[in-house]
Amino acid sequence: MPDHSSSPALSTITLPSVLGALSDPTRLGIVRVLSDGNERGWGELRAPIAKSTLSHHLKVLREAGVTQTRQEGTRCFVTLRRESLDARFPGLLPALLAAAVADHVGEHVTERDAAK
Amino acid sequence: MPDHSSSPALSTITLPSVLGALSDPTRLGIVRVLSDGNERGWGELRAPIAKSTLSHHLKVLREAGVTQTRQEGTRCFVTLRRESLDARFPGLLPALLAAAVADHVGEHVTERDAAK
DNA sequence: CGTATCGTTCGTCCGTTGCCGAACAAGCGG
DNA sequence: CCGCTTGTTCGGCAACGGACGAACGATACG
Repeated sequence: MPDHSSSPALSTITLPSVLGALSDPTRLGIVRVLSDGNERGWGELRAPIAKSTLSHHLKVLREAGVTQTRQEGTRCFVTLRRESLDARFPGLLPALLAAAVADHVGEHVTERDAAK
Repeated sequence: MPDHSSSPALSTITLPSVLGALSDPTRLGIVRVLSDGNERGWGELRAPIAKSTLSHHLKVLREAGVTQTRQEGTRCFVTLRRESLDARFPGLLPALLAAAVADHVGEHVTERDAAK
């Protein structure tokens, strides 16, 4: 399971790429789920899309520096890079997250248990 | 010069459309120029693109509810809808603007005088 | 070992978007 | 009334991006 180390350094994170990553509803939804700071397993993420597509979205987020991925055996765990993002673009992530919640964007992405 | 009244109502402004509008460097640059709250004439905006393209960008911003356009005779004037945006998505615009400035995004859009 | 599981990669399809030049519509000025 | 200026619209092109299924590599497990 190659290529998981492509989390860019703080200084190489750019606004266009971050904005591009967060401009997609599904990816915004993923970030919403991760927004409490806790780690999530790949398989815990639920979205009505093919797994190859989900993998693609996770890759975009990772390469934009929005998330970080840790690998353990054959499965991997995703984390939001809150501090890094906030250091680079103060206030952006919280505002974006709040706006997403207020506007019901990304609600189609949930966790496995789906406590509803 | 038809169709200038398409500034959407506050409640119809959606995050995806706003984010989509602001995900383009040129449009972000336009918003940067307008960010002081002052009105600008169409012709005052300078960007290295064809005027039809500029018109297109202005239309996207207007329809997303990011800007407002006033028409006077044969020319029109553009304003940022700061209050509306901030009412709908608190903190989003300032954070986005600050991030754009910090990351030198949209600097290819300037004003006519180009006081440099 | 053989097989199941997990996540990535590949190739393809198709709708969207940025960009342009040309044509057009509308007010202004001689 | 004619032409100039101003901004919009149209048609077309090329690039991008999301979506999918299939195939693959890697690890876990019986």
